[in-house]
Amino acid sequence: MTDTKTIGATSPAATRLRLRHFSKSLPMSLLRARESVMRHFRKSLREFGVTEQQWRVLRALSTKPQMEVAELARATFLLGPSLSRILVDLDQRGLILREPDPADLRRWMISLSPSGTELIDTVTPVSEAIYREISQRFGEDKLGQLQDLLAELEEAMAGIGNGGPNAPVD
Amino acid sequence: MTDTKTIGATSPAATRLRLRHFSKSLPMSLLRARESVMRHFRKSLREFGVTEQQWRVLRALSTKPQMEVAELARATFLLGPSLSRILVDLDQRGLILREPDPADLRRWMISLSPSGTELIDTVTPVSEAIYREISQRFGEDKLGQLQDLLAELEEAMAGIGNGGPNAPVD
DNA sequence: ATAAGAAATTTAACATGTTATCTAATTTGG
DNA sequence: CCAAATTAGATAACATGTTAAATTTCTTAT
Repeated sequence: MTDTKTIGATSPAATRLRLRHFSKSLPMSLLRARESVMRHFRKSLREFGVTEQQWRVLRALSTKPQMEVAELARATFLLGPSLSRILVDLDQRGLILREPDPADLRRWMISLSPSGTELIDTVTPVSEAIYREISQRFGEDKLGQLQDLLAELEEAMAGIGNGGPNAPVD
Repeated sequence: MTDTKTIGATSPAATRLRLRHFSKSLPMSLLRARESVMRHFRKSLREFGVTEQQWRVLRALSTKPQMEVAELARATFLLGPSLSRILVDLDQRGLILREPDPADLRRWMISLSPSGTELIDTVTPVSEAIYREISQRFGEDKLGQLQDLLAELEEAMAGIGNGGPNAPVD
């Protein structure tokens, strides 16, 4: 009932007008778009007992016989500490193998274990189906355009500051 | 020296070929693009003692005299628990005010405090400058295209499953 | 009016993001 | 050959993401 409109005048209108429309900022748009897509994947991954990040690791490993930790970090876009924890977990669950590199004892060679491979084979078809539906609903052409723009954006951003934590992947 | 080619045949080549090129998956592209942009903002935000998410909250608050928590969650795309913690922190630092809604004691009305407004006024010009440089380097036209595609993607995704945690914001 | 149900927010618990620091192993310069 | 600088990876510490459960308050049907 009581109209509270007269209070809350702490920040002047001038300040507000300077602000770009919030939900239209680029980082927010990217975040929301990603979430709208990931929501569909996360649900199915959860049923298989893997998180999004764990799946990224397993999937990256499925493209090569074995990888170093640093290589894996670049490929999955995970930071060292996150990856380190994830590798411990995946190792304990028997989904990966960690062998020391005899040439350099600081390095580990990571590879999929048989059961890790089995998991990949089980989950992949489901993931692909989801991806196909997304691609179909959004449109293959638009998807291509979007991918191109995102790559160009990344490239443009790389030029501004320095390299950053995770260097270009491909 | 023993040729290990015969082992490790758990996952046939067929499995590997089924996998889409990893770094080209849509979620990864979106994640990397966002990171490439956020890297520049995070650095400057840090100097002002606010995290990316805290800044999202303050910035959202700067667009209205006061907001409810749920409204703020939608606007900032933060989940309840994260927002709840952030509000406690911002309150303790005196950057926001929390007044109970007399009409419904479950609700809080959140607003910027004077010092919160002051912080906004200090940081905003810096943020805007960064945004301008990004926009200029990437190209205004491409930025517009990208924003459009991202919005369309979100819309398309909303149609697949259910609503999800954070409903459409605008 | 009152108990069951719904709603807004918080708390809890665990995983990841992020930065800084640490350890162990390797490389390099003298 | 040895000490300093580098490098790969792991740990630490704190903030957020994510889901589930708890709390408090409101709403509604009886």
